[in-house]
Amino acid sequence: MRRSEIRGHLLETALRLFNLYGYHATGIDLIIAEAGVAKTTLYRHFKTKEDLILAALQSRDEQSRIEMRRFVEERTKDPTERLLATFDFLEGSVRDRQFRGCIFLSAAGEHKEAVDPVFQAALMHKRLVLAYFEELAHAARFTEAKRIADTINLLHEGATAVAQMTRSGEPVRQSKRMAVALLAQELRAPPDSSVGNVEREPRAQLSAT
Amino acid sequence: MRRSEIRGHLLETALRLFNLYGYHATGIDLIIAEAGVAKTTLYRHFKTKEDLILAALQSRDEQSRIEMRRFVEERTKDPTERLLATFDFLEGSVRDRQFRGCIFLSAAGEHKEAVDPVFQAALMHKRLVLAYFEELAHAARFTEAKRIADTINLLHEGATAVAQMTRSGEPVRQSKRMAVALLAQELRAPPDSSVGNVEREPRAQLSAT
DNA sequence: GAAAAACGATACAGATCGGTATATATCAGC
DNA sequence: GCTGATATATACCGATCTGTATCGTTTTTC
Repeated sequence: MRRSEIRGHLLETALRLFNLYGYHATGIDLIIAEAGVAKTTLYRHFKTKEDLILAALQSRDEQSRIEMRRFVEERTKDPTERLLATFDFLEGSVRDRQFRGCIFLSAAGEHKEAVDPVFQAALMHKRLVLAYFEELAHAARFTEAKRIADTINLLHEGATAVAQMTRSGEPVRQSKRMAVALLAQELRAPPDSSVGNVEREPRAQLSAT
Repeated sequence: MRRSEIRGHLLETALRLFNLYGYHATGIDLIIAEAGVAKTTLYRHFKTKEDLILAALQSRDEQSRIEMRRFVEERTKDPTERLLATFDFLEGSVRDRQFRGCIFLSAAGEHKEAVDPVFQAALMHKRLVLAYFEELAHAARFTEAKRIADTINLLHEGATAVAQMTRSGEPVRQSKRMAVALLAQELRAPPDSSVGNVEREPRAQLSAT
């Protein structure tokens, strides 16, 4: 292996192990053994284990968002369809044999204090993904792009969490169906369409206290 | 403290610390220090740390499901409204200053192998909660109670995951609004209502590939 | 091709981990 | 009130943790 590749190889190895065993349970010794690298080498590239975690998360953050963008953009040009295509991308991740839940949510789950740099890094990833949803919702000309994005995000997170336990792609497909219904509903009756409109068919009696 | 209370006190202390710092990061020494108990005492009640974790999860599982049932049943007698009331119960948990995400999902996130007893315990909790949703959906006479329950569950999990990062109750309220819309839709147009019906208003053009 | 930098291997430091051993004190039940 | 069970306090075990130090070797760079 060329020396210029060592850093990236360490990040890949660390990410694989963090995903499989978690952050605290994955020791430095295991990482260097799996990477086939000396301990001094690892500590030349990363000052501490936390630094390694942060670099790994940042690397995966960029990589996964780039992959999602590419996947979605190759699938269709229609922004609304692109919002739905994000679920297909997610399903690909979830169906991976190595899927063990969202590594960012897990990272936040092992570093729970809001000021912890690892928590912050995970939070940043979630914000950037949400921003992408909002960008798509905006391009799709939804009047409430932020709300649409929040909803898509909620469905993504729900599907990922359920899939972490059930180890199945089905939750993702189900949340996509919900997204389909939601977006269809929004296209049919945008939230500002009642301005100057007659009353629509009354909703079923359900209090939303 | 009476000796008969020690075990319960240890479980409470352990749960509080697991929730705040995670399972691996919470050491035995911290637990006994916070509980004000000798190490030998802890190990008289629990064979290993894993045993303590399992007992803590099982305790919280029963307690939280009992609390949810009571909360929901005191709120309303209508089963559909009860499905919605589960979100209000969830919002109470999430708005707690000590909320750090679902302790069962976190437990699964730190014990990822499907055969790990801790993972199994977390999975069991999720199944039991889902079964309760299904029970409510069944009582509400939804024709596809299982699907309704899955959907409610998806919304719960999504709201919890998002709230773990944003530390806000808003995701729960948003997912409740989605649940309201969903259940209203199901009441208005149950999935088998098209049998012998004329075509309904065509859906907006959205492929659900 | 020489100097500088990065590598591997190993040993080790100091702290912390889960868990045990021992000896003494306290409580509960008959 | 005696007895057995359970508590406390403390010391300790071996393993493992993150991180460093040493040193000989390889690779990059000028």
